[in-house]
Amino acid sequence: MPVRVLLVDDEPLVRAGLRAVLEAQPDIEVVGEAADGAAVIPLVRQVRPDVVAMDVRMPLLDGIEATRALLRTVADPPRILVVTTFENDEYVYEALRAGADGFLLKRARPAEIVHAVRLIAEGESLLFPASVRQLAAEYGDGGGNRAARALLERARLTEREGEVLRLMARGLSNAEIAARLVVGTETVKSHVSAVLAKLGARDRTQAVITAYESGFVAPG
Amino acid sequence: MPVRVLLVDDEPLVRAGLRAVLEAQPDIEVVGEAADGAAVIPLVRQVRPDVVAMDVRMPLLDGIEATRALLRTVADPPRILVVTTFENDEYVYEALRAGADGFLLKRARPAEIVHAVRLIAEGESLLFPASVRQLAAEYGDGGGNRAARALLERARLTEREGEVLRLMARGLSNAEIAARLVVGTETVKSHVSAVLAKLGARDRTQAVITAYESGFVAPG
DNA sequence: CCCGGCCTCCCCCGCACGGGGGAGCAGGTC
DNA sequence: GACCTGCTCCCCCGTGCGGGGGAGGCCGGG
Repeated sequence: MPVRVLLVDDEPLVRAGLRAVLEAQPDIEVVGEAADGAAVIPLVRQVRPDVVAMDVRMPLLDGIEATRALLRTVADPPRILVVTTFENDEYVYEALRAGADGFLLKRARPAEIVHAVRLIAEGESLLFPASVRQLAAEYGDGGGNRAARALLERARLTEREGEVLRLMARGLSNAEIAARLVVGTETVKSHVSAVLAKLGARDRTQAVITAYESGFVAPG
Repeated sequence: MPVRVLLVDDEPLVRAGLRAVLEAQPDIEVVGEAADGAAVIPLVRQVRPDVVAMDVRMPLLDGIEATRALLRTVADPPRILVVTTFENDEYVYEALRAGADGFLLKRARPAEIVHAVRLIAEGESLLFPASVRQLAAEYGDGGGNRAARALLERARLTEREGEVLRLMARGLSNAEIAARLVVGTETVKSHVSAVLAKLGARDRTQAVITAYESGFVAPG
């Protein structure tokens, strides 16, 4: 169900950045990384991404050639989001002509990047960065607690249950949570049980792990 | 005690990448970010970083001018690590002449980046990328479980205790851990108790939280 | 109006968890 | 030899945790 993304860029730093930005979203999953265009095709066959975030300028095989090769040789190819540093990069237009579905500037804000991936995954095209900014502006916040809200919605946690999960993820016992929320411990137990059931967790430790893994709470 | 790092780069993606790579280390802390050279000086005064990781090519005020300004106007200035895309960038040598302490290629592997920051923080200089690679080669692995080792050393967890903590952080019960490690449940309980004591955790949930917060295990 | 969701609280019950001991054994160090 | 550390396993014991029920009050929508 989550959007599966493959990152292709020769700079590990850019890959790490994209990964950090995208993995913070519970509905986006980074399923692989490649450092150059040549490695893309076998990797796509293997991990079957929905979206490939591809740099244009790469050694061995650049983004344009990789895009062409991908669309030519892979059945049911993923959608391709071209990533570039420069606003007016003739390479980008080459890539788009080769079949890429949109492009994204590396200096885009995280919320824009996330939005671009989601849109591309949904079949939309992003041919002009202006449209990216415009659409991303709808979100307003920097993506801070969007992940949290998404988890609430996906697991259909109620507000109270989300509150309890957050306190669990800070290491509080049921009694401490009860004191904090000014309710009885039995009430907390009810909420905790509901959280465990909805998250498919066996105990509070597993629930907290899920909270971290989903980005519902973030380390640091 | 941790190395305090300020990130200066016009691309949010690169900042996010550096942050992801550096924050994974328990002894490195990213204390701030700036998008251009003009914002650096007040920020340095405010957050007092040990190291500034600075892009050379930036709008408004580039890395060279920012370096000069920093060394000229700030008392007890931080050490400056210049970050660049290109191997032979005359701007870099300008920056080094301006007083920067070393430079780093953006395409460096995470382990190299981390190592560069540590060395710079210790007062070493990194003037040639070859030396970076050479020194980084000592580490061997890609930086993957270095954070884990650091936690082991800091909390003085034994190897076995670290193994148990890792399994706890995957949601396993004592019995499941015992089965996995092919030992008795009583043995696991001993290790778990030792882990809790050394981490200052009251229960396994708090221990797992510490594991996530310290980077001993990473989400995703 | 009544239904359903949410929050609140209650009961009983079993067990895994964690604390506090102790102990044997291998591997090193002094 | 004595000594320490790490790994292994054992005992007892209290309790916090989680499962399975049930129940009342509140509110908003059909």
